[in-house]
Amino acid sequence: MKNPSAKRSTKEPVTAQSATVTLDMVAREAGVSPATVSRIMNGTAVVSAARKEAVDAAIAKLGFVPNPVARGLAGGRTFSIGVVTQTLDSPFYGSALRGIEEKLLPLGYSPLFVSGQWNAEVEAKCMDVLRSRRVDGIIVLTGRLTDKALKNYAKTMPIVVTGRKLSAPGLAALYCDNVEGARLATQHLIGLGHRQIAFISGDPQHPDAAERFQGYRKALEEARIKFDPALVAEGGFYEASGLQAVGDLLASRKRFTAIFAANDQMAVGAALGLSRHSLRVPEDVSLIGYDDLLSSLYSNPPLSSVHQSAYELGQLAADVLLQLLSGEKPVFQVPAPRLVPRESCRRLAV
Amino acid sequence: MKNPSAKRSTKEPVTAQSATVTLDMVAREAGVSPATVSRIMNGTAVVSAARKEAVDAAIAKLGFVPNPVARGLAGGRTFSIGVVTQTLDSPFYGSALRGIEEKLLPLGYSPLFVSGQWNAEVEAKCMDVLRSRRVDGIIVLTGRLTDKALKNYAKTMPIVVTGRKLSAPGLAALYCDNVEGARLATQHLIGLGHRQIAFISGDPQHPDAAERFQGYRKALEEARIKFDPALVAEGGFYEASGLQAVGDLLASRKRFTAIFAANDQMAVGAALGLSRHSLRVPEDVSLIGYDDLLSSLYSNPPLSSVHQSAYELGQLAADVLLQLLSGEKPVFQVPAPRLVPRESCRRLAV
DNA sequence: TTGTACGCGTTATCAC
DNA sequence: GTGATAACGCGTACAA
Repeated sequence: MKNPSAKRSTKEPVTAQSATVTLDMVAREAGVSPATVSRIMNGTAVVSAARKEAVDAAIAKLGFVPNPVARGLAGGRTFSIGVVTQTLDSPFYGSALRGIEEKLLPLGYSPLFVSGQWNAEVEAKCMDVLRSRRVDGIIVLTGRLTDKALKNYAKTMPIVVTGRKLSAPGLAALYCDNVEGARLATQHLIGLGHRQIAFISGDPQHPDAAERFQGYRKALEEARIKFDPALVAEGGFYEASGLQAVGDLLASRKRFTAIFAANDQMAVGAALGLSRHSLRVPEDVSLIGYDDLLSSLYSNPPLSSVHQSAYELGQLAADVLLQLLSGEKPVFQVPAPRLVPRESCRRLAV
Repeated sequence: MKNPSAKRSTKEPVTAQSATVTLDMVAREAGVSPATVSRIMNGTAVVSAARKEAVDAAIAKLGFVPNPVARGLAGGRTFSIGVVTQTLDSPFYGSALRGIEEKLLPLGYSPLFVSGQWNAEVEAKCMDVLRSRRVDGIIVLTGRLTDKALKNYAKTMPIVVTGRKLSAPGLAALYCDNVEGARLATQHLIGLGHRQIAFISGDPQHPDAAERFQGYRKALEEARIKFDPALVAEGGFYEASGLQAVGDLLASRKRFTAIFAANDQMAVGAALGLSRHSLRVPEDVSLIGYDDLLSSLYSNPPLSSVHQSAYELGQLAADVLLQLLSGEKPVFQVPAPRLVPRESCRRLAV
């Protein structure tokens, strides 16, 4: 009886609104119709100030939180956004997920993360799950789906995809310029006097891999350095493959003074491989990666890399999807890749 | 006309069931009532073989996929599981998320990941979001919520929490023995002849940090080595803090021959710090971490660590929650931490 | 065994 | 402006 307005709370647990309070209850409490409550919650129509006040009070008092599930059924939108990533434990995509979550949550949207495992079939299943969950839109981080499939999905709901050049109604593609990034990295090595530059490629199935290879060749060409196929080793974007690739390179007895690995994870593997052969970075071999993972800053020596912020990319993707959702024609600009020179590269001694 | 049974597919897009197919439609197609279809989908009751066949055929033909949203509203369960992690881009928790997803997806459950940012308030909000989304249960990865709060939540729905000792109805706690793990690490160094062993602690707010510190002291005690507070530096579980801590340690001019960092990320930072001071690992200083991140295998030199598989932990958490959901009393066993000696530690020269 | 009818919590479409 | 009323897609008592 301490507080007359709180008589309902007597038997309720410490944390309020534990028993589900519905929109109907709010309506009754405020003495209006459910429709009016809904209108106020969504700003769908103008309501008299008096009623609005009463409803707001009732909402506060009861601690009403609308049920997204029911909202989904009734309104056709679930306020949830599907996000197809490839693995949940990737240092690169992890940041993207964080960026996405940060943008979405404050706006009442929940991201629904699923991972495609770099496998087109699994990815297709992911899309199905998301569709069955009635997400309002989907963000696809790169992935292996065909452009055509993606366009098809876009007919049903807004889609944002990263790492591609693509355009279709209801579809926005956030292309990251891998060619340019790789060119930058290679050019950096060339600028330091290197001429024999090995390249550890990524998984050949991966679109990024091909582009980064292109960038490598482009830089060589610009510097009039003849491309030598013996200097490229195939990797798979993971640490182990970088280690392996260095082994292959060394075994071929082809001379090189620098290595450009198509991502940081492989570069780290490569660094270990070099050290296994008593080769020091950067004294004996300069090394540069791609992605600028947080951990690269702390590798030994700190790894030079190409920065393409996954975090910002994630934020941007979320933003663009939100624009798409609100029916706007999305305008956006993917930040350009940026060279981050650190201690793993050094000028070639003459 | 190639396939007579596919005549409907003429005007449909390549990927079937793009237009939403409802249970009602299946019922009509099969010439039965919606209830019967529902019964067959859920195995709720026995139905005649004839009808079952007809319904199965209709389902296949139409490509019917039940709508989880509607299911949630009607049946009270959403087949989605909330997962509270701390950050989406943590190498350690990332593996746990992967383990959870792998267990849940095949059973028709979708994990709903939200991140608490190591902040009790944010985490509480996460719980609210999950509750409002009507998840069937929640997995909390460590986190900062009080045990009491957790028990309270458990009254509403099944909860599995990792990294705690705790017991309550509807609540299962997967405790990881950090004390033992840290003891193992320290003991390993002692066994190699080290007596001056520095300790880089984790974020003091973090429960794991305190326990690992305990384990460190316990091992010293067992070996009758006097604990020296001057040998412990405070870190924060991130690379940067490891770097910083080594600086502090070195600045104190206190002699030490080995370092135990309370996690691998700090150990990597520490390694860089040592190298900045021209100290080699393991020739001058032995170094061991905790968590056994995948990347630790490829750090230079490969980092000794304590293995506590986040991946398995995630799988286990999902399993246990599933048990809870099915009303069973969960039985489980958290795998014990395991020492993983690698090249970053060496026997102290006499 | 099978079908009917209602409820889940909300939004949208009407009339008023 | 505001309030009934009908969906939304499915589960489930209840009746048959």
